[in-house]
Amino acid sequence: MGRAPCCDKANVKKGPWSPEEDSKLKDYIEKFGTGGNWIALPHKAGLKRCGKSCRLRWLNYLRPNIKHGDFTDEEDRIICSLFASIGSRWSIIAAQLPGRTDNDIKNYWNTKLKKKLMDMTMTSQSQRKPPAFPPSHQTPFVTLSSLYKDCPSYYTPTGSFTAFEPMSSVQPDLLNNESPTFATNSSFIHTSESLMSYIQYYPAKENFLMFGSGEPSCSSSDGSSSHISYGREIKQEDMSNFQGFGASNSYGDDFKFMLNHGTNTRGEYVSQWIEKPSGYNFNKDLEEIKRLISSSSNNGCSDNFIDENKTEEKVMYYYY
DNA sequence: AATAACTGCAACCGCACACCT
DNA sequence: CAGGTGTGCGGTTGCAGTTAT
Repeated sequence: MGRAPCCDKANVKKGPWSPEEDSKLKDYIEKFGTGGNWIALPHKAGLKRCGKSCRLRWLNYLRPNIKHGDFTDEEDRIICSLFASIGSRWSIIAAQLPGRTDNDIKNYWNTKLKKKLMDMTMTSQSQRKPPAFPPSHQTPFVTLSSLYKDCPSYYTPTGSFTAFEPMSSVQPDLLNNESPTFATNSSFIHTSESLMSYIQYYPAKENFLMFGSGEPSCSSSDGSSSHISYGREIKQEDMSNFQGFGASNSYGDDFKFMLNHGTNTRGEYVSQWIEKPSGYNFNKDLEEIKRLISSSSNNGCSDNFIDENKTEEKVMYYYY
């Protein structure tokens, strides 16, 4: 049985708000507040609207200090940085941009910023030089601590999951895709200068486990990552064909891999994220990952794209 | 000038979670 | 503890305005 609707759909008005409705809602909230009950509010305010609709109208349009209009470069940068690190958590991103609403940012991202980054990607791709791997130092645009400060209910100093989850929303669903669109869906991630560096390096500063050689490494910005432990390490022989790094949440049930394909024939650095679905069994599916990597470098978009001789693919993986 | 295609944005929908009883 | 309800969120839709043909 589905849940009851929040209001009587037949008796509520839908569609654009009239100036009269705006003024009724604004006046009521300024006088009496929301009363902590949006469902009852429209009736009290004399509006034939759903409570959710009133809430949305207030939060996105009527409440004081809402900023409309063009986004600044600084705002662009913050949005990109946060999107790269936490994904489409628009409300959290909005919390970092005073006066902007989550809806505003979401629309801006979907209609303009994403496109802008794509364009940047296309133009910069040919000029790109392969970065050192693993990276040594990289300063993030926004610190996780600021997120923790402003979003305590979502981020805690001991909860490491959030830094990784974001990537799922910007990655192709490779594990369920027979023919991953390697050069389209994910290209902006690994070729956009800012996003690339951010995704690739920033998490490593917090709870990201970076791999590539020798001992497992783990760092956090303040050295307080006591909750991180090393569990099941992939056998070295299993990793002989991969290079890259991965991350999981604190519960070990969500995993990301960055595959470092090396460079292609044009000397362009190529890498990609793939995601471990929940319930993933590493041992069983290691072959599947290899297959996907292989197929991703052989799909339509990558004809002559990857120089097989220069490509060294490894995934190193730690579970915690 | 007409209209098709595109773009931007406000609003809606449904889901998940928190809280209450 | 379970079920009901309200809230918040992200994804999607629909429409108005703009641009291209």
